[in-house]
Amino acid sequence: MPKTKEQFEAIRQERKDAILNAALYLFATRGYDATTTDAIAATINCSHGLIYHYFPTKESLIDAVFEYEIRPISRKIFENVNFLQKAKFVLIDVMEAFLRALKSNNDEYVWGLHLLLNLHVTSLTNPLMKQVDRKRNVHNRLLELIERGKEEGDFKLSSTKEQGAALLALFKGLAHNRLKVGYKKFICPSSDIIMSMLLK
Amino acid sequence: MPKTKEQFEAIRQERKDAILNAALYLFATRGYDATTTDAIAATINCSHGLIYHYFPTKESLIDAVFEYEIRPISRKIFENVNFLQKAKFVLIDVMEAFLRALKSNNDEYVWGLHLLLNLHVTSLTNPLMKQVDRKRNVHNRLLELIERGKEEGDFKLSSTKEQGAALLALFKGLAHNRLKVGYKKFICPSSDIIMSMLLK
Amino acid sequence: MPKTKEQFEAIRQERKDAILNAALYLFATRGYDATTTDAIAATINCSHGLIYHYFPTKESLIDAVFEYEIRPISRKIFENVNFLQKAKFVLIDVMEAFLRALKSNNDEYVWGLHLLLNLHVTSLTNPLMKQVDRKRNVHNRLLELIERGKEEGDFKLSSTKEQGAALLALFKGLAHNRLKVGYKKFICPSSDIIMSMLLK
Amino acid sequence: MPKTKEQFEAIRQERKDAILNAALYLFATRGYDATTTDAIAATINCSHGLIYHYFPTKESLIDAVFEYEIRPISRKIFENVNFLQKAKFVLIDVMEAFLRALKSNNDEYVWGLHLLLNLHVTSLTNPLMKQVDRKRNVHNRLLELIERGKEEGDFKLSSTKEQGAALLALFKGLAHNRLKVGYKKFICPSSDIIMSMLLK
DNA sequence: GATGAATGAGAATTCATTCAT
DNA sequence: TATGAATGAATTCTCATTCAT
Repeated sequence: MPKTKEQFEAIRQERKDAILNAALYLFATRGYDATTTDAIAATINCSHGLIYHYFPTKESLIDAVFEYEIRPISRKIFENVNFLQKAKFVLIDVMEAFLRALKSNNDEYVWGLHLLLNLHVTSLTNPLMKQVDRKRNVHNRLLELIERGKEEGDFKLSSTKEQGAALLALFKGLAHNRLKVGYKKFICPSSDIIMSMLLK
Repeated sequence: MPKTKEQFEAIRQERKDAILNAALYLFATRGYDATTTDAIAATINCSHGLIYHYFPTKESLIDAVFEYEIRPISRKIFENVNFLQKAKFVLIDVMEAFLRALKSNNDEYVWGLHLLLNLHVTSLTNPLMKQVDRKRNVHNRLLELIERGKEEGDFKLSSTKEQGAALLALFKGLAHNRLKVGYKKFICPSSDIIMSMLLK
Repeated sequence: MPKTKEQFEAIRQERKDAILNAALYLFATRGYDATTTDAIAATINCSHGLIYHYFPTKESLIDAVFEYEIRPISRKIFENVNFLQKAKFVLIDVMEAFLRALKSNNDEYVWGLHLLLNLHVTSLTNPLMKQVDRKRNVHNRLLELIERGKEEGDFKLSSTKEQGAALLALFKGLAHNRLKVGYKKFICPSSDIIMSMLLK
Repeated sequence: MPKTKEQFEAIRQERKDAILNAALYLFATRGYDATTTDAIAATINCSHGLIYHYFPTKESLIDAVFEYEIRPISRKIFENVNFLQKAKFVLIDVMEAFLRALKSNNDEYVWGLHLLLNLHVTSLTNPLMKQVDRKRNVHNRLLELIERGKEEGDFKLSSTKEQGAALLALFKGLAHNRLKVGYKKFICPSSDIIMSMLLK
């Protein structure tokens, strides 16, 4: 009984997803250089040959990780946030979505956030860098919100850029801590503490 | 008649320093795995053999980088700070020393700070990790200061641990940004912005 | 559809055998230190990478050579010998099996015997030494036979240990000569000459 | 007070001797390949540079070891032996000189004997091999003695070549054992046992 | 679609040798 | 005479990638 086209396609998708997931995990926890294709294969119990069946090179793997794992994650942070509220509340919502993700035991999420914010650390010179600029989106969105918050009279009038830089740096550092110390030991600052950098 | 012991020792010191400096730079900018001994050698125009003349292994190099480059740097941050002041002012002094270092074009400094705070990112599983706990010192010192600031009535009464975590995460992220974007493009938040996470 | 497990296993066995055989030859004729993995690879026309596909390190190779090449050879010497005869005849049988092996043009055999008896020469300090004590078996068996021969009244009553030492030293030296001068030039003493060290 | 020519020459000799002695020891115990010039230098507490001051290459060192250490040793074995006696007694004298040397705690002697008889094992392919033929002298002298012993009616009429081969193989094996197990554990067969291979 | 044998460029490390002083 | 810094060829080992089945 040969499989139908659909069945084949389903298998393909499942396998690709498994590979991407394993790659996300390993890249996030070990770094790109220290992750071997064999390690990825071992993680999902397949031959390393299979990886090359789906992805032409190791580099293309990290591209795909960004495209199919990390980008969706970063999108989710902004999903379900009501942007029609005052900027202050939008920012709180976004921040809490982010903190909630970090505090959760959903590691996949954390790996993605960490890679999103810190990949350039892992390998500052590599092709991976090209990906990193996607982070801009997050950055720019933050800046806009801060600007709006000022117009709305809620935020301090310090330099928007500096506030944005501080905020993003803080997120970055938190994602990193979460990854390093794990779900249980992670100490997560309340959004109050962080928001006080902005709020009057 | 050979060179005197002193002459040899001078040469040794100079060379070791040069190697350590190149290693600091490359480890900080490329990561440990992506840095080859050949690259280090090329940076200071010597053969890779010479590196092994002074350091038995690549791993021992990063140990030495911590010992002789990074530790002194982290010490300097706390040097010249008058710890007899109120905690609030101590913290401001420390923070500004740190921010000044980041804003300066003294890259060596920045590499060290970045490695100090972020090395574990590069490789979360590796032997290097053992070094990282030296950072604890910084962390603990921060916590003590925050505690004291509360007793002195200057700081908000939020969780000390959370405040400390936020502070350290922020520093980490900043060091990383500075390294990534370089001296000129680096946006450095004022200590005011950061301190507002703590001050009443 | 990939090859079947059996097919893969067959390939593996064949390759491993080829590698071990080449290693045996080269270790025996050149010594362990002077044998490069490249030389082994060249001998069987494969890449050095393949050797590491099958054996994790060069050292593990010599372990395997002992296990799969040399031990079987040393076993064969004692095989087909009727141990129920008088010790004198047992010893003659063993000795002649050994001498026959040396006189044969079966080099593989000779390499093994030489390594078995002389590997420690190659490197008196190295890990390889651990293997060598397997030779003890041969030694102890010889001692038992000599003892029995005395009880049976056939052997001189000199020190058993000295007789055994002489016998083993002689074997060792012969294996070495055979390896060095090759099949055609090898001068092999008759078992008569050797046995006269023992027989009344 | 500048040293006289003689004094300089004395220093030179002393140093060369020290180097050769250390080299003899290390080559004998570790093998040629596994012996580094640094190890030789460390053994006599000098810089490795000094070794190159006296000997142009490592290879020339082993040449010198043969010339100045090993050859004299092999000569001594035959010294003080009265060749005017019957061959049988000459052979006994030679053999006992040899066995005495092995049984003594004069390691230097043993290293030399071992290298003399076994160097080719250490490195069967190397330039060292050219040296080995010096052993021929010993071999030929043995053959002559055996021949004479037959003429004098003392020795069995087996093949002289085989008897010589057995004798030399035995010596070789013994020298090796002595080196391996050391002065205290060495089991040395009496000349009686060995001579019984030859004597009627 | 899936496997794993095979390759070889490249990385870490060793060590004989050179040379300025 | 003596030292040890410096070099680079050679060696062990890793790992991304190819390919026949």
